[in-house]
Amino acid sequence: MSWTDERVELLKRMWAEGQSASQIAKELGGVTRNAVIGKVHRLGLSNRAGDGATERDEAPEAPATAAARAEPPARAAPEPAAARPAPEPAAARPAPERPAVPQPAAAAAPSGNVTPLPIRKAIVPAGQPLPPQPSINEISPEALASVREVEKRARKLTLMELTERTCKWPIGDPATDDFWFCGLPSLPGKPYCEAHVGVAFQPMSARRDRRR
DNA sequence: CCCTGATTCGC
DNA sequence: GCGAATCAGG
Repeated sequence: MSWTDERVELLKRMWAEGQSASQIAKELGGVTRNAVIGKVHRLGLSNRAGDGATERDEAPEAPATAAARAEPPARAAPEPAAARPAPEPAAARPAPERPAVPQPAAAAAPSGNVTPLPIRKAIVPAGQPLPPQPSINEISPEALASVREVEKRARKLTLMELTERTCKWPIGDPATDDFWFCGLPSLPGKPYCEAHVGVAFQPMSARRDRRR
C-alpha cells in the first residue's frame, strides 16, 4: 500500500481527532502503526497540539489523551448539580442468547432492572425499543454471584479505553458518573471476561428452565 | 503483558 | 520517502 492522497487525508483527519497510530493503521489497512507514526512525523504532524494558538512554555502536562477527551458526551439533561445519592452499580443485566448488549461504540447500557436508581428514572438509549429484558431470575445464581464479585475488581475503563482484549461489559448507569466498563481480560474471541460471558451467553434451554 | 509515540537507519 | 526495529514510557 502506498500513501495516496486519500489515505494521507484520512491519516491526517484521524490523527487530528486524537486516534492512536495503531487505530489509524487498522483503519487504513495494509500498514502498521509504525508506518503511520513514520508518516506522521514526515508530515510534521507529530505535535498533536492541533492549532498553534498559545502554547508557549511548559508542555500541557497531560496531553489530553483520547480517553480523557472522549469521556463526557452522553449527557442528556443538564440536571443542575444537586446532591445525587450515589446509585449502587446495578448487578444484574440482560442476558440475551446472542450478545445484544454493548456492541462497542453504541454501548448504551440498559440500566439494570434491579436498582431503581434515584432521580433519573431511566434514560432509554434512544431509538428503537429495547429488546426483551431478561429478568434476574433467568440468570443462574452462580453466574450472578460471580459477576458481583468480579465487578468489584473491574478496571473501570472508559469507552475509549476498551480494546479487543478487554471486557466490554457496562457497569453502572450511563446517565451518571458511576458508569464504566469492566475492562478485565476478555476471553479470546469473546467481548467479555469469563464472568460476564457467563451471564451474556446462555443456552436457551437453561434460561427457559429458570424462568418463572 | 497490553498499549502509547519517538527515533534511527537501511532500503 | 518509507517503515521495521528499537527505544522509552504508561
